[in-house]
Amino acid sequence: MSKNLQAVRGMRDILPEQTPLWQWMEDRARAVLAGYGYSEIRLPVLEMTELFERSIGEVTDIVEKEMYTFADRNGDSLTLRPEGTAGCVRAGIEHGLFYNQVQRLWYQGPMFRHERPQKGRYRQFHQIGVEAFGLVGPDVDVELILLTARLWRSLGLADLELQLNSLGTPAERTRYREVLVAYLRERVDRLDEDGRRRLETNPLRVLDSKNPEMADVVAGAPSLLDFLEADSRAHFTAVCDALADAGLSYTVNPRLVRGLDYYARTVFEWVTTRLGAQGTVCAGGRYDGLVEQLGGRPTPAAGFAIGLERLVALLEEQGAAHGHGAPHVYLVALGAPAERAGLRLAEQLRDALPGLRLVMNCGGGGPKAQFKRADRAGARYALVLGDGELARGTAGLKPLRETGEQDDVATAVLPAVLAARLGVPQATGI
RNA sequence: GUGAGCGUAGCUCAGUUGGCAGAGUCCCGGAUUGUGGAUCCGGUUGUCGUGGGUUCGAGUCCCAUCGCUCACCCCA
Repeated sequence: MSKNLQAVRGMRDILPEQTPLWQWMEDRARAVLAGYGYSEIRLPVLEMTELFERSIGEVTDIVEKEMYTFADRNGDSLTLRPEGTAGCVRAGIEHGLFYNQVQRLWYQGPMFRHERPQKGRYRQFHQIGVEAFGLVGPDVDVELILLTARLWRSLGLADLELQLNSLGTPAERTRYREVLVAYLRERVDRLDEDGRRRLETNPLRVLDSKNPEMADVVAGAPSLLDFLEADSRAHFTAVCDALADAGLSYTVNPRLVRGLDYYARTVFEWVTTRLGAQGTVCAGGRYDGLVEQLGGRPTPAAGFAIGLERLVALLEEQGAAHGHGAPHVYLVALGAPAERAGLRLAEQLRDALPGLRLVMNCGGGGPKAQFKRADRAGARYALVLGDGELARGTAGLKPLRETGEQDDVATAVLPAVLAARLGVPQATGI
């Protein structure tokens, strides 16, 4: 119970009990991504601080107060990545991946933000990020959304709600912002404290207020969608139509605003009500200006990120359970000679049966203790080696998960017997 | 950064107006000397988050502090 050593605040251990569910989820995601032709890219966790200042936006909460930033030994200012898009764009520019090319990329890994931890929000958290570069049209926006929908289906998640909005181009948004700010200033006496602060810092967020007393002000505010010009409007309509064609239901949420400055036009979120206050499981959108903003050639782009802790929490909440693959065989070795012979036999069996999961008893102990361990390990069979078996050149094979007697099996035919009983293939060749 | 709730065994938790630190579970052993699960019997495990105060006496009351959780905020 000593408090001397414990994990840093907001950083969690994922324990062996939980890793099967994570691995299953990651496997499903990999399969879906492969099905759409996306390739994995592996990126550093550490980047130059300037990268995030220039991409996420200098006046965002993330950059202003949530980054893990420190001086390297040579004086460079480095930052643990708070999100993945910036690093992905940096890598693409650096390696010429965007030069007249279409790139469909994904990555996975830890992100770091110094926020107050709560349910679904940690200081180290994990994302799967997916980015598509070089495609201007609404078709790729739709592809990304269909990809996420397929992943939810693959994971057995049914009740996520898709919310959709268009932020327009930066120019359209600027014009809207001016009108919105004027509207809000006229009603500043009806704004709460947060609303007044946001009026200065991020006026679009005023519309996101949860305060019911501001509901009428919010409801009467001009809508960003009315400020889209023909191109943006056509883009958004095309996205909506294609989603309808695909049979995906969605809600247009005019108040949906991203926290990162680089988004433009299509933005979307997958939301659940089952995870408390942090209900956004996946969010993304189009960010056509970012590559150029970071020094690359103008390159249209769109992408999204999935919060894996939240996804796992949702899977757990819906009762998804995944155990580790229990051992096929637990080798019970009684006495020093049997322990030595058992180690050799275990290696021979692993050679002969590549898919075999065999746990060798370690730490000695009597038969009672060893069988107890075999049972607790979840093994299907106990393989028993003692003086009698050694003398006969056999091993005892006892089923632990079904009724049946212990068989005395000659070690020479043990691989074939195990292969048949367990349904695992024998090694070929050699 | 703001607010609320909670810190007792590895885990889940009781603990009375202040009076010997508890249960279940887990683990170990035995009943059954080379055979697991079910049952029965026995056993190990504590800086009661930490520091101070009040008191003859504090897990319990007071103050401070640290941690965790949830919510605000923000966001995946």
